[in-house]
Amino acid sequence: MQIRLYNTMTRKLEEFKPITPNHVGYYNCGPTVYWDQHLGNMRTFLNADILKRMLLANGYTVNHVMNYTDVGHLTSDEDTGEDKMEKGAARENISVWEVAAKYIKSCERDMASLNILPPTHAVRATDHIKEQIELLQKLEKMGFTYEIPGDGIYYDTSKFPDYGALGGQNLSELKAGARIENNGKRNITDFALWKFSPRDSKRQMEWDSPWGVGFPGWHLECSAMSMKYLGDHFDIHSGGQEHIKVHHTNEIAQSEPIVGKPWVHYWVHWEWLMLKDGKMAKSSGSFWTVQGLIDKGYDPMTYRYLLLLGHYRQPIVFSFESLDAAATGYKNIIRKVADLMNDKSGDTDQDLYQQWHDKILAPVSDNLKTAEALVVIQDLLKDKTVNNTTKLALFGFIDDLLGLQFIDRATKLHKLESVEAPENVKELAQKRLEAKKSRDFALADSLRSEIDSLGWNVLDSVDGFKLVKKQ
RNA sequence: GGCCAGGUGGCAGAGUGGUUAUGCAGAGGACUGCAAAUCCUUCUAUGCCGGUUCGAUUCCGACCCUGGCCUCCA
Repeated sequence: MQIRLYNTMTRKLEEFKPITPNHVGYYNCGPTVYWDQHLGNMRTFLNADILKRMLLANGYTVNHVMNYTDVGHLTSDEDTGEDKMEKGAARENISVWEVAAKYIKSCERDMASLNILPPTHAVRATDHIKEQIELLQKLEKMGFTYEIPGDGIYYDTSKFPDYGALGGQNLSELKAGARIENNGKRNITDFALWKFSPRDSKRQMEWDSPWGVGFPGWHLECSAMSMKYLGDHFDIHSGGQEHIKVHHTNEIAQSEPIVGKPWVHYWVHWEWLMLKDGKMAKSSGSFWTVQGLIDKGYDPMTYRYLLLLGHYRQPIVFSFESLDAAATGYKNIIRKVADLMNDKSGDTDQDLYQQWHDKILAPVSDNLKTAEALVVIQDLLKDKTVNNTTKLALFGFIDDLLGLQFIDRATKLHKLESVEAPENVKELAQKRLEAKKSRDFALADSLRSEIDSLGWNVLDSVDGFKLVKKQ
C-alpha cells in the first residue's frame, strides 16, 4: 500500500520510499529524564508508535531507535544556565545517576500503560560518550570546530552552507531575528559540541576528552547514536516540532559533513498537546501524567483514543471534558465488540476482511490519518453484511495497527458478563420476572434491590432477564 | 522583530470545488412499569471582506483573531 508522510525538509507530503526494500531505519527523539514524562511528552511517543505500527502493518521491518537524554545540559550557553539533571538530583536529594534511572523507569512504565511498543534500541547518551567524542574528532579534523577558552568546543555554522534548511531559514535571516547574546561565538547559531566542566565546582557527570574534562553538547548524542544503530543514512527521523529550528538543524549540521547528503530521508515532526491557556509543560507547574490519569480511575487507552481522534500535525487541546467524551466513545466501542463475542458463528469472510483491512490501513498509511480510520471502524461496526467472526478478526488487526486493545477490553467485559449467576440469585430473578408479569412492580423492585445487594445486576431482555455480575 | 501553524456545529475534531465526517452531549422514537443496553430518526457550523468560478467551507488576496517556535523543552 502506498505510504505518504509529510516531510518537514521539503514541506510536502511525499510518497515513502525506503533505502532498503521492506526495511525502515527510524529514529525518534526521546525525553530528557529529569522528571516524570507528562501527557504532552507521551503524545510524541504515541505518535512514533503509530508511525511504527503503520510501517509494520505494511510489511516493513522497523529498526526503531529512541534515546534517553540522561546528561544534563545547560539551558543557555552561559555558565549561569541551570542543568535539569543536576537540578532534579538536588530536588530529590539523590544522585544524577539515580535521577536518570528513576525517570527512565517511570517513562517505560507510562509507555507500557499506553501500549506503546518498546523501541528496538532504547539508548542512553551516557552509554555513548565514546561515540560522541569520535564524532567530534571527525568534525574537528574537517575544520568545523573552534574553542572558546574556558567554555567549550563549538561548531562553526558558517562553515556549513545548508545551515538552517530544515527550518526554512538561512544564516542571515537567523541573525536578523536573533534575540540572544553570542558570548564569544563566531555566529549567533553556533552551538556547543563539548562543554568544559566549571573550575570551581565538580559535576556529577563529566568525562575525560581530548579537549579536557567536561560533557558533550546536547545535539551530539542523537547524531552519534543514530549513526551507530542505524548506519550513516536512514529513513525517518522524528521528534517534537520545537526541535526543527535548533536541535534537528544542528544534528544535520553535525552529520551531513561526515556522511554526505541527505543524512536522513524523511523528517517528521509532532505537534503539541495544549491546555486551554497554553502548552502543557513541566515548567508551567501543573501537568498530568499517564499514571496520574490511572490514579484518577481512567483507562489509559482513553487517552490513546483521544489522541488518535486528532492529527499529529495539529495541536490537541487537552481537558478532562474532552477526555471524558473520549472515554465514553471508547467504552461504547468496547461494548459493541463484546457483543460481537456473543455469537461467533460463521467463518471469516476473506474477501470482506481484506476489503475492510485496506479501508482501515489506507488512511493511516496516508500521513497517519488515524481519525479517518476511527470513522471506518464506526462504519464497520454498523455494517450488517459483515459477520461477527470477520469483524472480530478485523478488530484484531485494528489492535495491531492502532494499539487500542479493543479485543482485550472487550474480552474482559464479555467474560464478566458470562459469569453464571448462583442458583439463589437466579431464583430471585425468576420471581421478579413473575412479579413483573402480574404487574406487582413494588415486589419486582424490592427483588431487584435484593439481587443488587448480592452483587448482581438484573437486566430485562426480550426473552426474560439477564444477570450480570457487578464490577 | 524573524519564522510557522491554525480559525469548522454545545464540545472534541476530520474530509471535501457542488450531495457537508465521526465521536461526545442534546432532542424525538422503537423497546419498557422503571432502569440498563441496543437500534432508528434528528437540530445546531465552516472568523471577516473581496476575487476566481455556473457554484467555495474547500482555490487566491487583504484584514481580524488565536496559538506555537526563535532560550532547555515532546
